[in-house]
Amino acid sequence: MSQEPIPFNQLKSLLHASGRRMTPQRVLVFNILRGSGNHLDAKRIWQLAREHDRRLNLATIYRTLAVLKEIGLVDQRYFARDHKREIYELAQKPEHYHFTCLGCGQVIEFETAHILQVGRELVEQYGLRLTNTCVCFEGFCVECTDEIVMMEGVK
Amino acid sequence: MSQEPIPFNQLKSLLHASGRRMTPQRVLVFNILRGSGNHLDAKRIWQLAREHDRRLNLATIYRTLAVLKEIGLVDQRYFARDHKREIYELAQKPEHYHFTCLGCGQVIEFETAHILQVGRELVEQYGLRLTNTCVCFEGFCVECTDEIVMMEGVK
DNA sequence: GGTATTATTGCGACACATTTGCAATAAGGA
DNA sequence: TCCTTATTGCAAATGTGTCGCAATAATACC
Repeated sequence: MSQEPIPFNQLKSLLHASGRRMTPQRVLVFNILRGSGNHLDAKRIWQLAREHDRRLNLATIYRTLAVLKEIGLVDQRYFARDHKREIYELAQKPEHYHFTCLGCGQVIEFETAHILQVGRELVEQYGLRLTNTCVCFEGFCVECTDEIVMMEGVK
Repeated sequence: MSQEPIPFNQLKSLLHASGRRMTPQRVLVFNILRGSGNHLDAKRIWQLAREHDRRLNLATIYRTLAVLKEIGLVDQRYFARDHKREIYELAQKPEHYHFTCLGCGQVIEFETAHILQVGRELVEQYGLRLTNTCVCFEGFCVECTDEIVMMEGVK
């Protein structure tokens, strides 16, 4: 029962610390991101949220996500598949990146030190101040690659 | 006068090789990308193109860019500033990446081997087949960083 | 060079994610 | 409990990019 009060209080204190209010809508969206897997877009979050609150408006989802992003609880990404749709996930270390399979659509997370290294180069070699990095990859996962090879064999 | 017939003929042969036609609109868009700097979005290309052909339609720009991308003459990117807008530039080696300054808006190109290295890791360690990579950085350039520091000193 | 075929264009309408203005509502400090 | 004002729901607006279709024009063929 007292398994996860930390993130909840964290949400409350971060909201209040920035002069914002804790609302049922914000709690709901936050909990959806914590519970229902990751990598959700606004509309999907809206669908899930409406199961608890039928009145909840999509605009509120967007505004809530913007707030959660601003207080650092949520990261907003773009996946290779289509860059016009924003994807949200809980902000969590460790730093990781995403690969989207064009065959089955699955998103594979992986870690690498190389991206941070690029950031370091930008700072050290060019004197730039880096505030944000967007990296994503797309291609075919092992299974889908095999499938393609098989189909080509059939031809 | 006969300074640059190569890319022009290249355009023609690549179009014809793929069963497409050479049209004034396509030549115009291609020349704009070759001449008027790089990193243009569709609307900007349209504005520049209309100075030569007032009838030219934005939809034609999009279709032309898709064709140029398909035959490999143009790369389509996303810059950190906003991922909803497609940016186009001539396809050209060497491989390079982009940093957008949030202060002055300038885009700085740079090279690094680390991104290709990540691609190699994906292939070797995870068995993934990589077809596309999107990488972009944002932050503040040297000048804008200095300016911010100065302003904070004033406070 | 003239003609037929069909890729391409211009145009308007559409699609879709995200944003915004505004009046009504509800957090939360006093 | 009341007051202030941040937040919400709603509808309308934005902004890029796409699509269907009839008119046009580039190319292949004679």
